[in-house]
Amino acid sequence: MNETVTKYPANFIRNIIEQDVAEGKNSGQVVTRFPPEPNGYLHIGHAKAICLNFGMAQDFGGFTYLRFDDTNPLKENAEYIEAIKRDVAWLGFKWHEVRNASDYFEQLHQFALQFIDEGKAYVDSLSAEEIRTYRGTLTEPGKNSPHRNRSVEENLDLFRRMRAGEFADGEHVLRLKIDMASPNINMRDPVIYRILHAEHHQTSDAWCIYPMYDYAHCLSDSLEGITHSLCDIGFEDHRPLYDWILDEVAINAHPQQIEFSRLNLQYTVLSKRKLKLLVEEALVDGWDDPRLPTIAGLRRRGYTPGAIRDFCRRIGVTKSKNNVELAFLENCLREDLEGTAHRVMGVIDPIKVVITNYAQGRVEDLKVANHPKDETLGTRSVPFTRELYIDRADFREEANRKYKRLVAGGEVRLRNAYVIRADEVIKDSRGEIEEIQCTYDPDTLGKNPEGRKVRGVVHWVSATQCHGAEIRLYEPLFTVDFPDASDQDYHDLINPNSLTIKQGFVEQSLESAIVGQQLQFEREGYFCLDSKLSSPDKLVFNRIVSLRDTWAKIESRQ
RNA sequence: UGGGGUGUCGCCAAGUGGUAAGGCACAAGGUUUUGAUCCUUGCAUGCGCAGGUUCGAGUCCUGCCACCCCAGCCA
Repeated sequence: MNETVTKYPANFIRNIIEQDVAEGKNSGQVVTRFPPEPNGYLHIGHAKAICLNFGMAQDFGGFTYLRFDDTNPLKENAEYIEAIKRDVAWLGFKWHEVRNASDYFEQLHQFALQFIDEGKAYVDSLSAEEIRTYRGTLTEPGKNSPHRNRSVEENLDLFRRMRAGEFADGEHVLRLKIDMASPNINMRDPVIYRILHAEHHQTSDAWCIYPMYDYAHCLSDSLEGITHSLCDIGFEDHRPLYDWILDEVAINAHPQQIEFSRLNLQYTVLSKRKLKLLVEEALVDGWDDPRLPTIAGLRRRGYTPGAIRDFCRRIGVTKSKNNVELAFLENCLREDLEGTAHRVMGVIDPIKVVITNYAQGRVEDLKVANHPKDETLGTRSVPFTRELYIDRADFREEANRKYKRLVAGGEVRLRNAYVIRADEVIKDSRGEIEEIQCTYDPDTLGKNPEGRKVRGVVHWVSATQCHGAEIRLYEPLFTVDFPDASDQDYHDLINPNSLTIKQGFVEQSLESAIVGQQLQFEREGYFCLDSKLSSPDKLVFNRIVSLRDTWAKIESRQ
């Protein structure tokens, strides 16, 4: 076989870059940037952009800048910068350098002067409302501002005074002189500088005029020698402006802007604004709530960087709108964890089992494999005692043949241990099962009983040699697959069962569990210690994702 | 109704004129001390619709239709 089969689809951006490199464009160099605005936390939608930008540069031997698009001091905050750096690094990417759009304020200002000088920019003194009116509508052309033909001298003077702080916010703006009748609204004399008497987290009070995105972004790209400027499809009709600015200004590098569609993922929201609201309204436990699609939330939930990267590459890169199923993400996670996560046992909804023919006080240390297929992951010791816990769902007083667990009078295999038989069920006054009395077959450790077949396997934990643990089970934060597409207020779409807290028991070895380690609780799912809530005194586990559950599917059909 | 986009299996997505990849999901079977994993098999006579060009069209042409984005001194 000479064809390379990968699980990753080809994508049009890679094709473009590949061709550019082959043709020796930009001397065969590939330089990209990831340009977040420090006004919120990164989410999995950003992860897609991060993987693309860093991934392309990596694959073609180039590099990537992490650039903070900090042109609006009113909305930005230095705290977000640290969080963003942490998230990008955690995802496994190394930036060439950190840059800020604010690093270029001086140069951007020089370019503005040049635009004015050449009669391509003017100071407008219309109010924001007037500018909106003059801009026209989607179907009607705009009108020229009465200030459009101010002399170069007057513009220069006004702009100098804007910068000097002689005017209040909103009194004047600097606009590019393009075409008020353009069918593309972005070309109708876009504002490129506004007055903002605001402290900037990087430049402090050095400036009271700030450049707008459309102006700062293309020039920053060019100044950094970016070859391919990959962005959200929402900027598609900004591209003519991006190109106009770089064509008009005396600058040699003209990066190519290429747009791709943003990720939409089922049962969550991927807009910074809505995520911020969820956090601010305390509907979740901060930006790193395990139910959130933020990188910080996914990390705390237990997702691995590798699984997220795999997901981002597998979903592909196109310009078409997409609605990615949650199952797809979960599959990437399970696939990653299957081979690496150590297996342990934990009982989430405990019910007591007493082995009546097992001596009181006896403790057997069972040697148990940490992984069913990978011996190199080693073994551990699990104590077996007279009193145990199994999960409530693993016992029924009566059941049909399809139920392969413990049934009154029947047998079941205790995972990694003996076969037991349920002899008697003891209930409390309300009829709730209090304990199940069983007998074990001492001749079934590591081998099947003779003459009969035991069909089920059930996980367990010693009731006397274990740790209590809080176990947090998660469901999607929203009840509908695409809350953004709903007419209803998203507050009404929040899933009341998104978090369920259980008090269970985990095997003794988990006292040495560490934050950041993913474990499989056999037959239950993948879990990890909660980095925020767990402590040596009180173990708190998050369920990252459940195991695939064919039985639940069969059962729900009946 | 101006401009810019997008339409290939339930979802994602290859395909760049030569006779519809792959993944997820789903279904059926096998292995199994996790109803997990793993393995096998099935799953688009059709690519928004209608015409046309061609020996041949998802790919080219024409005309429709549907959906998305744009009127911040936000990014």
